[in-house]
Amino acid sequence: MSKKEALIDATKQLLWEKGYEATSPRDIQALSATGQGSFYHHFDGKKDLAIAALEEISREMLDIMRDNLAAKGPAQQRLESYLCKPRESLKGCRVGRLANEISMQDPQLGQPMRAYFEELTELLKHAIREAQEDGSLPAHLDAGDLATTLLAVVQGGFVLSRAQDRTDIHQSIARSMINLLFGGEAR
Amino acid sequence: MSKKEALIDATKQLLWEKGYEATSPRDIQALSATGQGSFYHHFDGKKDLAIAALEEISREMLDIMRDNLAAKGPAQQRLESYLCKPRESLKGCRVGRLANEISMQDPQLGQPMRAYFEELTELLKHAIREAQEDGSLPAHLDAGDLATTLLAVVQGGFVLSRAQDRTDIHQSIARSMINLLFGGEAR
DNA sequence: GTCTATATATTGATAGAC
DNA sequence: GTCTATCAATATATAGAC
Repeated sequence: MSKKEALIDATKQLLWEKGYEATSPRDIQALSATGQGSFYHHFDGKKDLAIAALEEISREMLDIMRDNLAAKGPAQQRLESYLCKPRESLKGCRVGRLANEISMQDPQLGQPMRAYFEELTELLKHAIREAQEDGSLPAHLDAGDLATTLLAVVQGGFVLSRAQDRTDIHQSIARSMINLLFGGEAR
Repeated sequence: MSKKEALIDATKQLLWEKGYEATSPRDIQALSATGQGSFYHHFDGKKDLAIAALEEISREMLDIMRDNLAAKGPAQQRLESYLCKPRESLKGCRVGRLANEISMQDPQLGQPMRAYFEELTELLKHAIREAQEDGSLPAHLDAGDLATTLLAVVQGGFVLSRAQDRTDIHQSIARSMINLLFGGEAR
């Protein structure tokens, strides 16, 4: 693995563990076993490296999400699987975790984040429309609103997990949402 | 206003605007027009002051939430009002905004945050149970799970608002959730 | 209680050798 | 491309006068 890759890998890890502000160039160099030279040879500075790292994170996550949400099989099952996906709740979402530190504060750093959530919303919206077409979801629901809501409920689950130091939040949420979406009075 | 109060007020503001890591003692002193002396006379340091500020924030927010959720009137209306409450979405939740910076990292700082979400969950749970008793919500839903879900959807709304730089997220979410909870096929 | 001056460690970046 | 040495600015805290 090249030093450049090592720097990006270490940054990906530290952005997840500590966030942007709390991660220093020296932290990154220590974790990746590189010197100042490699750092500033390959990147303009901390921000530039963070952008590269966040872009990789976003790509990796979207690949996983696409595999799930755009797979074959019943749309209802894919949506339930999205809600029930195993998550490292206490560590937070690798992307959303950074929303309060960056985003609007810095348009460049915010761009990969915006792109991630926009594409994820689209994936969810398509699956929702499929579920409406095959009758497993009511047609009167707005697919865009519902996609945003599913995303929000998962992101909020990360926030609450960390805020309350609880590992069961996402399970509660998944049960509740699946019940509201697919469960009838009968269930 | 005493210097001590001024310090806490400034900290409350900066924690909301910039978060914990990005707020320095000097920032706080500048905003509150105080010197080093006042800062370290009244507080042990940055963390101690942040705890005091977060406790005040939590109290203020809970007072507002109690006024809404534990008010008289139909429970359904109170729950809808919680979802539709005007929010400064782009600034993030004054409490939840800090979940990724502190919480488990520091038990002391995390305590006011944990307390905030625990009490808010209870308030929501009670309102949900009332709605189930008067028939406006189905009895088969788990009130605890649903309370967590409502909280999560609002917290996630803040995350997405900032991540995508959009002001309409909470409205989409509120429409969607109210539809799922109270709207029948007819609506 | 409040202020100014000072101290130490860390941050983010640069310089220059190899 | 990579390393070590160094730097200016800032973060956080202490000292001591008033």
